[in-house]
Amino acid sequence: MPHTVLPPHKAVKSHRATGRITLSDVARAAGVSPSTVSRALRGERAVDPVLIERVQSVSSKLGYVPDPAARALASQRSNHVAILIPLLSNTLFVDLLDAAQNTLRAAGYQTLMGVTHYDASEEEQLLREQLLHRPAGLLVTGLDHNPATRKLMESSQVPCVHLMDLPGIAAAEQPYCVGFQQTEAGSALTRYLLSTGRKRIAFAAAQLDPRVMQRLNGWRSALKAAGVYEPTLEFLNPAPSSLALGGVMFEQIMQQRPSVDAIFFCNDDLAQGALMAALRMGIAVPSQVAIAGFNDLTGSDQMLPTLTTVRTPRARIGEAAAHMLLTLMRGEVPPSAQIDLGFEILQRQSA
Amino acid sequence: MPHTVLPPHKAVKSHRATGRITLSDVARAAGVSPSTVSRALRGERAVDPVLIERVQSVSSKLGYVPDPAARALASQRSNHVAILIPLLSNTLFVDLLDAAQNTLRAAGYQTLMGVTHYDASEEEQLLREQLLHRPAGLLVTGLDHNPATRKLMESSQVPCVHLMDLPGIAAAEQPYCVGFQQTEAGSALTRYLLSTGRKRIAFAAAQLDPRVMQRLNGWRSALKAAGVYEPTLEFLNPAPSSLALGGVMFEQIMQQRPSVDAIFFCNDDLAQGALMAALRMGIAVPSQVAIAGFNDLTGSDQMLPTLTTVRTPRARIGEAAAHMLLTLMRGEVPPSAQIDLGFEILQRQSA
DNA sequence: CTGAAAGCGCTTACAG
DNA sequence: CTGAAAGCGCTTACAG
Repeated sequence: MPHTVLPPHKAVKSHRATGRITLSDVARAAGVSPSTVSRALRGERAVDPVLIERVQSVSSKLGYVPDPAARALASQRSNHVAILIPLLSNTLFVDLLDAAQNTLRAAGYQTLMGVTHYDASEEEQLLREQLLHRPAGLLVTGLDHNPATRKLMESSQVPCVHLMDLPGIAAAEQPYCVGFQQTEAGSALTRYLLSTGRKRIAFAAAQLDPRVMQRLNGWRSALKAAGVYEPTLEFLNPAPSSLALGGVMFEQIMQQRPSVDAIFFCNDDLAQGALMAALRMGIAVPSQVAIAGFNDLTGSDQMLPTLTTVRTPRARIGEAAAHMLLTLMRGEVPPSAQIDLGFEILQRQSA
Repeated sequence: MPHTVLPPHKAVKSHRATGRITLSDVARAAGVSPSTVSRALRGERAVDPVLIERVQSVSSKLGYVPDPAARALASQRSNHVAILIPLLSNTLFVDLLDAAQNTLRAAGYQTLMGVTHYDASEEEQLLREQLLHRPAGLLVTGLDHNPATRKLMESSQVPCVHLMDLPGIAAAEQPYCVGFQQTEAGSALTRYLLSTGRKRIAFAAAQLDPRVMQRLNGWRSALKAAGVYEPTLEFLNPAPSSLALGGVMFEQIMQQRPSVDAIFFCNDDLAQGALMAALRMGIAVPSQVAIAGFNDLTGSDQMLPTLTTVRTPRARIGEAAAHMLLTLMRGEVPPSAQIDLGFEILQRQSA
C-alpha cells in the first residue's frame, strides 16, 4: 500500500478535528490573517479591495462555508429569524410564513417557526426558547402580547416587525408593522352590503382573535352610521374556525333569525361552509340571504355561488415584513415604521 | 450615591461579557467543576447522584439555560431538526410539519423547515444549508432524491427518517420511514369503485409527484385485475393541484369521455373542484358519474354530495416519524425501521 | 466518579 | 488597513 503524504497543514490535526474547512484554512491559503478573512468575507469596510478579492476567490476555491454556530457564539447573533404565528391550520398564516420564509432565506437567514395556538403564555414560552438561539430578527403576528412577552421582546434588543395588524391612529408606541386596517376592512365590506340594499346584516365569527374583533367593530360602526345596528345580530363563537362550523352557524342563524338578509362571516372557511349548508337546505344565495366572507381563501372562487369576500394581501405582508426586518437587521432605519398594504373587496356572486 | 459592591465573581468581567448566566457560574455556585456540571445536566452517567441533585438545584435556582450555539460548536451537534417538505400550499404537508414539530419541540428540539417546491436541486441546496447547522436529525418527504442529496444525507451521518412513502417489498436498502402503501391505497379505492358497479373509471391527477404516480399504478393494477383497464382514461396534468384545476379537468373529462362512470382524483382539492363543477354543470353525482378523492382534506365532508375519499394518517405520520427520529438521535435502534400507518376508505355520498 | 486543559470556529476590542 | 490575542460558552479526550 502506498504511503500517502498529507499536505502539511492537514497533517497536523488535533484530536478533535472535524474535517471542516475553516476560516484559518482560508487565511493560510490566502496568506493573510484570520481576522482579515473574517472582515473581508463579511464585507466589513476598511479592508484592502485587493485582499477582499483574493480572500473571496480562495474561499470559494476551497469551498469554505462559515460555521453558523461559531459565528453565533462569537458575535452573539445568529442567522436565525424567529417567526411567531397563531396556527398552521389556517392557510392565512401559512401564506404569511411561506412568503416571509422565502424572502428571508434568499437573504441567508434560517427561519425558526413557533406556533402559539393563540395562547399568550405559549407565545411567551416559545419566544423564550427562540431567544436562546439569539435570532437576528423577530416576526410576530399581531400587536397584542402579554406583558412578559413584550418585555422579552424589548430587553432582547432583537429587531422586531409585527404582522397583520396596524396600530390605532392614536397609539403612543409606534412599533414596526406591516398589515392593513382590519377595522376599516370590516366596515368597508359592511358598507358594500348596505349598498346592495341589505338592511339586516348579521356578523358571524369564530376564533375571536383580536383581528376578528376589529372586523366586528368595523361592522358595528358601519351599521350604526347607517342607523341599522342590531346587537342581537352578532353571532360570536370562540371555537376554531372551520367549514363545518360555518355550516352549523348558518343553520342556527337562519333558524333563530330568519329575517336576516345578509351574513358577514369573519373568515372564508366559515362562509364556504355556510354556502354548502345553504345548498343542502335549499336556501337561495344571495336572493334570500347574501353571504360574504373574509380573506379570499382557496376555493372561494369555486363555490356555487362564488363567494364575495375581502382579498387580504397576506403574501405581500409576509414579504414586506421580511424586507423591513432585513433593513432593521442591517442596522438601517426603514423609510416608514408602518406599512399599510390595504385590502380589496371582491364582489362575486354570493353578495 | 452608595458605592455598591458587586459579588466577587461578577466584579471580574471581561470586556466581552454578555451578562448571560453560564455553566461556570453554576459550577462555581455548586462548588464543582464545569465538566461535572456539563455531565450532570446532560444526564450523562458516571456522575455522583448527590452532585447531580446539587447541580440541578443550583442550576434552576440561577435560571441557567445552556447556550445552543456554544453547545453546537463544542459537540458538533445542534438541537435543530431539519425537515424537508415539498410545499406549504398543500395542507397535507402542513399537517405533517405541524405534528412533527409539536413532537420534536416537546423533546427540546427546534425545527428547521425547508420547502423544496418539488425541485430536486432546490432540495439539495436546502439540505446543504440545513446541514451547516449540524442538525441532530433529519426528516425528509419521500424516498426519491437525487444522487447528490442522497450522498449528503449519508455522509452527514445525521439520523434520518423518511415521511409518507414506504419502500417496495424488494427494496435493497431499508431506510427508516413512516408512511403507508400509496400503491395499495390507490388500488383499494379503485376496487371499492368497482365493487359499486362502476366499469369505466378514470384516473385524474395533477402535480404528478412520486406518490401520485404510485396511486396511478394502484389504479392501473386494480383495473387490469378486473379486466377493464383502459389507458385513455388516464388524465395526467403536471400543473399544481387546486380546486380550480379540478373543475377544469372534470369539464374536460366529461366532454371528451362522456361515458366515464367514475373518476378517481389523486387529491381531494381536485375532487372538491370537480364536485363544484358538477353542481354548476348540472351533472348528477354519483348517479351519472361517481367522484372520489384522496387524503380527506378540509371541507371534503362538507361538500354536496359529501366526498368519498381515502383518509391518510398524515398527522400520525409526522408524530410517529418524529418519535422514531428521537429514538435514533438517542443512539438507540427503533423496534422497526418501517412503520406502515395504513389508510382508510371513507365511503361517503359521492361514490 | 471528577477536574484541568484543550478545543470547537468564529468575531472583536486592542494595538500598531 | 492589518494582525495577534482573547474571548464567546460549551464538550470531551485525558489523566487521575
